[in-house]
Amino acid sequence: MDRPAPPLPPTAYVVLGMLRLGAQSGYDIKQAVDISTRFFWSISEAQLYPTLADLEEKGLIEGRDAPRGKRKRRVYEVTPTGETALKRWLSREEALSFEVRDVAMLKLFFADAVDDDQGVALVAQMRTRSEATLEHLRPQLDSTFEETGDEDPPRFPGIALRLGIAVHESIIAALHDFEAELERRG
Amino acid sequence: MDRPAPPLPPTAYVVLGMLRLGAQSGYDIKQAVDISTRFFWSISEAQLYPTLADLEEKGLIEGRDAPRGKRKRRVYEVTPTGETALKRWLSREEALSFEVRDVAMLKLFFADAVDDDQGVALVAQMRTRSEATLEHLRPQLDSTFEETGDEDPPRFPGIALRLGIAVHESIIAALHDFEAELERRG
DNA sequence: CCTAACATGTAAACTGTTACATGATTCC
DNA sequence: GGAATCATGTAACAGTTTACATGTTAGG
Repeated sequence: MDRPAPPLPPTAYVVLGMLRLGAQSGYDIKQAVDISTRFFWSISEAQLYPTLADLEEKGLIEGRDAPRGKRKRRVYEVTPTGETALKRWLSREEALSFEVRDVAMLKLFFADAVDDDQGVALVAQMRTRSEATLEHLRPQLDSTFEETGDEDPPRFPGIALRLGIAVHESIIAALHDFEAELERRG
Repeated sequence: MDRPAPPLPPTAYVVLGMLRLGAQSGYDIKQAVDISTRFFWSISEAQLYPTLADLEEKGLIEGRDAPRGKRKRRVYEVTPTGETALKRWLSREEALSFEVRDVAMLKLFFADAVDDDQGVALVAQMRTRSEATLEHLRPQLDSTFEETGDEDPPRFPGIALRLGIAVHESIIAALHDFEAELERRG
């Protein structure tokens, strides 16, 4: 009587996916997330380590202690069950939730309550923010991303990266227009 | 000894801001949020009504019962204190947090684990999703947005709207390129 | 010697959602 | 008569963050 296993939270698939891409320890996963998926899915340590324990308990990953010197360390591998679970999730037809929480957009939306130059300042701040994001993303276009060895390097992380870059470029362009437009009136 | 009041959560400013733009009841605010700010800041009823109670208790808004027939209803106004709080928030210099939670991007990032045509399907699904969003946003460009009466119509909601449209247009364009690129290889 | 990076974890608190509950009114 | 909309709310839960806690190792 296999009751259908309750679906895992997206965060669990991030862990599974990162291990599959070559990350070994929880620390590795955290590093990888912080330079890549964090722009559309962030994870904190307080989530990560319990998730690893949970996935191991469920048999989707297998861990073993692999200390470096006296520094404790635990490395994991994705089990066949875990591989299947990841693929099933990737293939599953479902609505794909997309949520944004952006305080800057909120302030922009309500900016009629304050002076126009405050609105201009806000737009400028948003532009700077996207420029900073681009400075994180652009250099990664070059980096080889070849954790798996080399035989069949993953291509989709690069696609996700390029999408992120395109979005922030368009944000910058639009904000640039708004700045001009608002200053014309001021 | 006015201890500096603990800062309100962004959701509280949405409520304050929407009332200022002409919403009267909690229900009004919910409607307004669902067609506008929800694309960068959503609110559920379970958050909204307690927030209204909290803001009233703090003196930032003032409510009175205004039933329609036998259907109970409570309307609110922003007090001078509330107005000040909103303006102070809008003018405050601070880091503006920006977070995205997008399951589609996650699947895209890890799509090397499945067949290429699954990746293509995912890209198509994401494109459809942004197209649907545009269908919500574009019509609002025309709508007059004149809740305050007419004397001085708010302009920034329109700017926020145009930014959202620009972003989704660029997403669609980028995804379109990826589809072509992936099919060339398949 | 000291700082940054490596490495893992827990407890408490907080935020936010889902599902539920209730009832009136309008429009077809 | 029934569905959609108007209108307000609560309880339980899920997910996430912050702050704390601890110790090692490499490099300047």
